[in-house]
Amino acid sequence: MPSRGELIMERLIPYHDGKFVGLNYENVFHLTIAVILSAQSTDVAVNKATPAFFERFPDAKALAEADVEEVKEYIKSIGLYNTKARNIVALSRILVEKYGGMVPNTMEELTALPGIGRKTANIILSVGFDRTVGIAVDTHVFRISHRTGLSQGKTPNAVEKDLLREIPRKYWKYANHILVTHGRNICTARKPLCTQCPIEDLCEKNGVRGKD
DNA sequence: ATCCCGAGGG
DNA sequence: CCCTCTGGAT
Repeated sequence: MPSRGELIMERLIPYHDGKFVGLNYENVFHLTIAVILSAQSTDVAVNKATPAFFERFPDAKALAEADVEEVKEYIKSIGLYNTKARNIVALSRILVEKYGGMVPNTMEELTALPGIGRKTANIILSVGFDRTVGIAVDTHVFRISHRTGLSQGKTPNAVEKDLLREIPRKYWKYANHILVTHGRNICTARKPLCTQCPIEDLCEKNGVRGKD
């Protein structure tokens, strides 16, 4: 008998666009920067800023030598730009000094870097290195997990722990983007389109919508 | 006013 | 656990 998590995955897969992230990137370093920039922002906003940004700062070496104030200019249109600019430059310096300009590929090394928490590390490992060790829990995954009763965890970490139990491992690599896509298109934070929802019968908050 | 593919600090 | 950082979209 398929688990609830598996049912949800199977129902949503037909709506999946085949990608693992909506962010545009051409290598692991760009992916890393793009994911950092995407915090509390939309992928559309990030994709709009990254072309000019990566032209000016193509790699870790360029960013390690960059002036933080100049970096800010390129990401001003994205939220939280002060912290992000500082973190990106600090992170790039560490990559150059400690990793030869490359992005490390373990959870421990990644989360030790400035600006990279577990969510960002999960994406980098899974999408950038094909080393899926968890499921990235962002605002969409968090919200949908609660609404569907997959988890009642109060923190992203607690929710991830539940998801790893509820969702079979073969879906892990796709899980984040499948849920994000559903969260953006149907199960939105405000006024979710429940009548168009392919998993409405599996949802615990059928119809009525409060906070989550 | 509220939310967006969060992280870090208190 | 809570708060703050932030512009842009809705």
